Amino acid sequence: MEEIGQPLKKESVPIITVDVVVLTLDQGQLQVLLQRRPYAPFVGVWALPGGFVHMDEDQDTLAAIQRVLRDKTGASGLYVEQLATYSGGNRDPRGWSVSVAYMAILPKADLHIAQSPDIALVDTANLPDLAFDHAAILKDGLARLRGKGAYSTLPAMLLPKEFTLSELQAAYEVALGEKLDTSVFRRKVADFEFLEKTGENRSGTSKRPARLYRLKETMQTFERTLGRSF
Amino acid sequence: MEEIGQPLKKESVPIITVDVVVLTLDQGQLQVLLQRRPYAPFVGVWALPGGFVHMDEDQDTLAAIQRVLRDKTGASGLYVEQLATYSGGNRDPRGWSVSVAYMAILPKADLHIAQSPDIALVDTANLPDLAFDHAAILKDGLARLRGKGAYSTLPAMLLPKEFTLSELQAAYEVALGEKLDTSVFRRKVADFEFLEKTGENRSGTSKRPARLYRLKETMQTFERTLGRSF
DNA sequence: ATAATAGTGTCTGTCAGACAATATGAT
DNA sequence: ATCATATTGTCTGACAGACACTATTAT
Repeated sequence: MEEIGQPLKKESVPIITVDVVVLTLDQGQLQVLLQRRPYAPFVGVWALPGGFVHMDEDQDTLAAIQRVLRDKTGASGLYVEQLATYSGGNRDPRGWSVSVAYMAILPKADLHIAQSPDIALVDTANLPDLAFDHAAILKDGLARLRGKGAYSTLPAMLLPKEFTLSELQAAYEVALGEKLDTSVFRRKVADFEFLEKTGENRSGTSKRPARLYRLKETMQTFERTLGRSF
Repeated sequence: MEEIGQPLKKESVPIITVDVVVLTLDQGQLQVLLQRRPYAPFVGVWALPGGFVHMDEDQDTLAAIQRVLRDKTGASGLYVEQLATYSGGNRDPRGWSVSVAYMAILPKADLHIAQSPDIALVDTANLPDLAFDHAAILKDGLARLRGKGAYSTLPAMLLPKEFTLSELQAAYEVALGEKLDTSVFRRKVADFEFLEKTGENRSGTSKRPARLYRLKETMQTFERTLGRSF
């Protein structure tokens, strides 16, 4: 606030972007949506989806990230939460920048991505180098899923609206990075009362058909953990 | 300071600020540092301490908030953590704005605030109306202290470097907003092994002198809770 | 019959909360 | 003697984890 009225130097106009860690489940693996940067800086390098905030169009940064998601994946109405904000003069060669990072968790079927070698779902266990500080942002996103996932329905957002208990347990195991005991898991699921039966069964598969469930509410947190306690 | 970026259109230059929820303990009450706004907008209204990011001077928003804290309270090297980012076209009448909000937790003795009717520690139980969306930011800060305080040493940051177990329990009770059983609290404190005796006693007071303790590390989280479990 | 799914039961250990009891030590 | 501080112990209930066991049902 000291430099009132001074002419603007290049550094005095901040770059404001939003970036998003899009997580989903495919083939039993936790995957993240990445795209190759089409422009400098870091042209051709993998990066999190993101973009500039359009101040004339976006009501706030949440609206901006929803626009980005709509444009890049065709998906809207997704579960999105803010992660953190990354800033400074060194993270983007173009100048002083601020990136408000979000995390989106969704079933793979909701993702309609262009058939292109420049956008892809990548296994989080086998990540390429990422542009800017996106590796740190992604790490924070995975930590959030792991931490909050233990006492919330966040991992269930990785699944389609209807799912079996086995699929739900697998989603928690992948999100939390640990195997769970089936009987303990099911006892807790029953106790916490966050599911309702659809009445349908999963047909076509092999032996006994699994009942289908859906979440009563989109996101819910618990006072105890669905994962391993400690 | 309204007319930053003369040659550009008002809407095309975002306002980037940092704001901080400074919490401390006084007279057994949780207090927050507020200041009356000296300029428009919201002139004269209480607000969280904050300021513009100086891109030529601040390495990032954390550095910016540390500068603000140094300028307004004389304190440095404090425990500070990022809360969340608040943005949009409607929160500041001057235009589209982004505020990266932080929380600082410190002992009252570390605060050296100017003797002035325009800056004060205010009891969080009895808050005035606040400028912008600062009421929401403060609410989020208090929620963070309450939530994270249960399984971390965050409430201990409200105290001077050396403190008694009774003072520590009182800090947790204020931070978490609930009474705790002394024997349970002390058993957990012993189990978690995050304190060390200074060897000194609190002298001068009334009856039996209390032993003084200090934290082994500045901030530490636990796998179980020091507060009430659920 | 098979095998994936679903659900029950039991045992053990850990922890939390409540509360009683006692010791300590300056004033 | 008082009284805040400090410490130990006991009891109960809740829950977690491990694992055995039974039931269901399409193929």
